[in-house]
Amino acid sequence: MTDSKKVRRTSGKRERLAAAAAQVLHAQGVAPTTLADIAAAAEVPVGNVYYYFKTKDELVEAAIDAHAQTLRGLITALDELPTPEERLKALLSGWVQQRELTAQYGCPTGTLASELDKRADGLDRSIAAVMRVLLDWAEGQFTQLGRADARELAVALIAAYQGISLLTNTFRDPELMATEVRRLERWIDSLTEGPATGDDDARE
Amino acid sequence: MTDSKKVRRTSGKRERLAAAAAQVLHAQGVAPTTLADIAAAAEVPVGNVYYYFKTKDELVEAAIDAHAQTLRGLITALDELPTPEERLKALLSGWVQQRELTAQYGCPTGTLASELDKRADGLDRSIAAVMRVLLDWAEGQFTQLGRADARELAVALIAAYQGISLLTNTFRDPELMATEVRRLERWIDSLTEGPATGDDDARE
Amino acid sequence: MTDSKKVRRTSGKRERLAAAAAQVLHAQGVAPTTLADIAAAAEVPVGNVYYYFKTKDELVEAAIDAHAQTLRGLITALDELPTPEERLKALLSGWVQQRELTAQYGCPTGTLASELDKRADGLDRSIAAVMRVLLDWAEGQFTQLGRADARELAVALIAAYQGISLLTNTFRDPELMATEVRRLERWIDSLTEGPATGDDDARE
Amino acid sequence: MTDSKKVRRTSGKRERLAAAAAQVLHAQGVAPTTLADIAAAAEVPVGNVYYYFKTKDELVEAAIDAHAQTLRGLITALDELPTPEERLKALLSGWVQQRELTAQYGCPTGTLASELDKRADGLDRSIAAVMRVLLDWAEGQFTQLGRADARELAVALIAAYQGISLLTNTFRDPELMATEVRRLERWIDSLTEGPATGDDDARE
DNA sequence: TATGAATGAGTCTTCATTCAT
DNA sequence: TATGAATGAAGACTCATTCAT
Repeated sequence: MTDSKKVRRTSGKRERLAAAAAQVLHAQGVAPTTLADIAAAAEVPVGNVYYYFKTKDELVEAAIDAHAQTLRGLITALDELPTPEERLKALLSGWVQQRELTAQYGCPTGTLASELDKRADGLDRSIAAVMRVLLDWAEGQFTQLGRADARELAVALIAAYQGISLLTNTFRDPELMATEVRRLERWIDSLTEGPATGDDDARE
Repeated sequence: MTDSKKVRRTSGKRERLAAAAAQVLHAQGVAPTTLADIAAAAEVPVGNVYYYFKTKDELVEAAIDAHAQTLRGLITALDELPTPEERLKALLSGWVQQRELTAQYGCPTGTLASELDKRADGLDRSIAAVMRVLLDWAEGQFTQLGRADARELAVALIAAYQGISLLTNTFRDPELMATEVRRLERWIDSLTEGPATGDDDARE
Repeated sequence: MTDSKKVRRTSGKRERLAAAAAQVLHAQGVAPTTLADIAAAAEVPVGNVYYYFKTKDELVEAAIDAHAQTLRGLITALDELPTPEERLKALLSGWVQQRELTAQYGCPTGTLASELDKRADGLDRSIAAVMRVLLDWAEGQFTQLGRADARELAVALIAAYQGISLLTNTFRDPELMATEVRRLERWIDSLTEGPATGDDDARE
Repeated sequence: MTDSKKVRRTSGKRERLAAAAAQVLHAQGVAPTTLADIAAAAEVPVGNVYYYFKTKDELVEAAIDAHAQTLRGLITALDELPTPEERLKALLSGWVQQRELTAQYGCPTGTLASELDKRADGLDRSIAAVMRVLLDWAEGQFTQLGRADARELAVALIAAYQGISLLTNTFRDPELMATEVRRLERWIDSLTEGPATGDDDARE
């Protein structure tokens, strides 16, 4: 009884739809994606989608949440590592590992942000919140590295990632990501090396 | 005849449509923009649009061309400057000047690329070509600075711009652009200061 | 068994649904009302509705029956009164008392009739039957008043009520009902006053 | 040229649609009528309807306007007659002539009002305005008959019409209209006969 | 060239009804 | 009996594209 109830609850069609939405919206973009596309990907009849989500926008919101969830999982995993350097390096490493997917569809958060930023219906704020989570986490790492300009560095790092994701996608060249990440690794090293010197930025 | 042709040509409706397309597509995105939107912005009757452009995609292409044109103009202007440092700095300065617009709609090339990259109909290649022009030009500057890793640096620079444009847009905060550009200026300075070393990255 | 049956029967979900249907259909109209609306009003899960009513139309039928029931109750109460004049006056008085509700939603029977008359699925006959009950009762009263034209007078009276209900509703003005009812009272008085005089109708 | 332009303008598809809407909405009711129904009745492709009317509600509004137009035409014709008595009698006569149609679908204005009164989107106000035109005209006639209670009489007259239309429709019996109208004629006669007395209402 | 009008395929959304448990 | 979930057939509305003039 309780079991069947649990099963039902865990049947997770809602989750399946959200996951499908996240995947399809990443691959095709928000506007060109039809509800039928998402329903098909989730193997759910179109009409049934509306039992779980009242509008297409709610599904998009769910997809954003799914990305947020993924991000939180990533951050949790990173936080297992002992030092901020290692954590940042692990983040970079993840980017490289995803380079093929990025070459195909770009960064899920970034492309979503790019498209939704043109709207003013709340979805733009939702994706911004996701982006901010990553930004805040990065800032935390730089702070732990003793940098007073942690926010600025975090912005630079995430911007670098978003930008190289875009170029990687635009030129369909995963190696762009690999090369840029190597550069970013050296940059992070440079921040932690020398005693007071640290940042090339601080050199002046 | 040639005269009337010239008159027609200079009636410039085609150009007006392309310019309107460039503007509206930047502001609203490709998919959500209707032909009627563009026609209205250009003050041209909808039916008439098809005399100049056979399909919506052709209009998008024209908008891309318009952006390319703008970019070529920018590059031509930059090339007037005597040194690569100055040219790069002037480029950065332009980015800062546009920060309000960027906060509203993002980088025209970048957002277009982000949206079109999901398609495989040729438009994705067109926008990539525009991006490449900028990249090549930046590479040229770094080469003139004597950098062997000019391509990599160019990619890093343009990625930084695309990324910060995205964040500026996502957070609707023009100051993100200003701060990041200051950082990039210091970075460029650092590349030209030291004797043969040049790159902070190369320091290891 | 009979007991549990009784219990079930007296659980009164069916009645609750019929009552909710009567109320909601009066307030919103038949076509715009969804089964979910009625189920919600009755605090019954949607799926469960179909245990009691095979189709939406059956629920509408039940709502009509509920109105018929109410009408029969009214008539029973009126019939307690000693004279036809008093009974008719009491009927009018009831109309005035309901004028606020009428201003909001019109006469329950009338609006239902108006909407269902456009259909030919039996529901139109059901609501006609309800209307006929009232008409027959009124005819009875006029007959008791010794009027040979009782049917005609009954039709006139009920028509007057239906019409003023419609106007009261259309103009959202309960006072229209009050004024017209006063006029009808005088009219009824005139029917019973002088011997041959009374009504303009009787004049011939 | 001007001719073809005129033809186009007078092609009157908009009018055809409005007329079709008026007819079909009268026959079927607002909610159950689909745009396709109206389009078919007007012999216009469905998609084309939206060139003339942005929403279904606008079409309903147009249908209301069409009824208003008809009403204005009727009033204009009535006003040709020399005396208020004749004008009112002519109005009644028109009702009788339409009794078959009324038996089928009810009064166009009344059924529309009944259905739209349940909504609060402006359409309810539109149909109320139409009803008011008729009411005001009737009031004018009674005023010309020297009645101080002209408004009340007008309300009574129109209510009587709306009510008998409803009953005529409900019982599918055109004779109800004929009989009631005869009664109303006698009533009007009674208002104008006697010296100052006239009305049964005024008798008290 | 210019333009209002026409067309139809496609998309979101609703809802009565059914089903599995 | 009870109920959450499922289903599919509409229906309103949009829009790129075409047509007639």
